[in-house]
Amino acid sequence: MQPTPKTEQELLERAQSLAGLTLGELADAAGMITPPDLRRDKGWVGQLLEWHLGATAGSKPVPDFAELGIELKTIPIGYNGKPLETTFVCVAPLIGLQGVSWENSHIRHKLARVLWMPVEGERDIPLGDRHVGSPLLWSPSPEEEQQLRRDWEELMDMIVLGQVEQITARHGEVLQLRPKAANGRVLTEAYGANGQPIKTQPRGFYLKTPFTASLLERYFVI
DNA sequence: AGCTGATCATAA
DNA sequence: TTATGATCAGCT
Repeated sequence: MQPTPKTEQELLERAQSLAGLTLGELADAAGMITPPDLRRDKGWVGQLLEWHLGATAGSKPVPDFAELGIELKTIPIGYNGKPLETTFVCVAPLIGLQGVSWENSHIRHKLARVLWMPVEGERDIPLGDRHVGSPLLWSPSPEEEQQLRRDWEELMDMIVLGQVEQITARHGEVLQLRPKAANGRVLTEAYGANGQPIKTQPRGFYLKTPFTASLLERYFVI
């Protein structure tokens, strides 16, 4: 792995130096084998970029660049320049919710400062030929944070009321709740409709594509 | 064609 | 089991 950047500026410069390179070139430099596709290696692009940028966290529950408080997100971009996929943020807490507020929530801290790395994501481009784009170091604007907070509060209200199984991906304007697990048989504890414990599939918070599209656009327009 | 619900790999 | 990294793929 590359040395860990000591400053935000150093990290951004390192990220900018990757722009225009292909995943195949980056894999060679890292001594990694480029998989034929991402079906069995969904996190491969993210891990490749972590290596090049010197991210430290691994699978620990701290930011990728803990000392800088920065989270790294790769985002697949289509021919139209817009994100092809929603962006996973973090697992949603389903129990132990006393005292949890937007201000002290895991998701707010995760999104406080994010280094977005756009990567060509169309499936008809061979994985090794896909190019890395220009990075964006982002923090939510006041408007973006209000949107996120509203959605988060709506979803968390339903979870607290034992309605987690009534939540669909259509809830929320910019933030959605969807399954996040190895498969449908994985269960975790949550509140039932009468306050009793139930077992349900783990859920994660995801940013909807129009939201990430607009934050990327906001950057390129400035 | 886009979206929602489901899924894959790996580490601690 | 929970966290990390996300994309797949069937349905509308």
